[in-house]
Amino acid sequence: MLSRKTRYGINALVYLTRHRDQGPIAITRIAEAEHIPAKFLEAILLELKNAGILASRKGKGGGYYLLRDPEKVRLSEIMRLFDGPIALLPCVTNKYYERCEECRDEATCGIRQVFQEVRDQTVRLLDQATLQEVLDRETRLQEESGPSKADQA
Amino acid sequence: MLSRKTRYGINALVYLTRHRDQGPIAITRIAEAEHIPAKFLEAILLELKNAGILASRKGKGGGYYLLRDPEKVRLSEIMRLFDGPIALLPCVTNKYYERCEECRDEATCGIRQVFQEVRDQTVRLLDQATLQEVLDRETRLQEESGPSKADQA
DNA sequence: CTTTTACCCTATCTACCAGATAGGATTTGA
DNA sequence: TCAAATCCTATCTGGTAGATAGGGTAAAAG
Repeated sequence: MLSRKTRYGINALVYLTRHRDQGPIAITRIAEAEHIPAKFLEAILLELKNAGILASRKGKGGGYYLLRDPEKVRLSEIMRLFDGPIALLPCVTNKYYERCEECRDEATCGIRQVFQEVRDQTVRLLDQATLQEVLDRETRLQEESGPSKADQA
Repeated sequence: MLSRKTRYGINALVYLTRHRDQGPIAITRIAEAEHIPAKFLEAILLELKNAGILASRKGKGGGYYLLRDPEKVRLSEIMRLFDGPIALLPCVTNKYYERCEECRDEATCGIRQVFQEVRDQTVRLLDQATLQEVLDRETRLQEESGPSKADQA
């Protein structure tokens, strides 16, 4: 399972993407809109800023805004930032590789091969999932489900 | 990441599958062969027994052995047993479903859709991965890498 | 029927960390 | 100068992963 931190982080980023024509957005506004404890969110946004994904402005009218192009920010990156490796075994990660102590021969480990495939599939999907892509999906989903009420007029 | 418990559990199960023609196998033997703390392994095997996957015999010559057909034991099942849900968000699990508090409208949530796909792919692979399948992979991998030394004679 | 072997079961410990809060320092705009 | 907002460090709390201790119970050997 994703940590709360990652979940909150992703939700906040999508929110910032959705409203990125409105200038800096205050922590409290995001916190209320997305139901996230404000103080906790503060720490999360700070981390995203230090990672070069967000930027901020202090003082009145200040807040956070997206620094990078929303097509360039992938969910895989956010997850790694907060939760570390995406793979389920240390021996199948690319970015955080570590040997399994209990494993004798990596090259012929059937378990490893399975989890290598799981890892590859997962990373592929999470690399495709940029902030922009998530927004686009939202729009598409609304067009599919919304019309039943809205378009009947 | 998988918990140690799950990793140890899977390794022990594969070991038991590999030697399932040898009758009951003692905890200590598995522990030594797979580099697992014996006392910890004890608890793990007990849990696998209570789950109906293993059976045991006490006394001299006793130990654990596979109760179910190795083609019927899937890694997905072991993972759920020890680590709970496989999905990364509570709102995309089938067996442990729970609403995301921060999520407003599940039907149009782009984040959810992404993680639904991740979950489906992962479960598909882990359902295919039975104990027998893991053993078969081992064999195939050995045939691919081993011959360079063994077959050159 | 006693000894040995090995599983069964509960309790406990330690370290760590996720999730969250407190409170003040600093910057900015009106 | 005041108010709004981020910045930053410290701290708390509960839960839990990983592991160990130790005695209870069943089975087999002789």
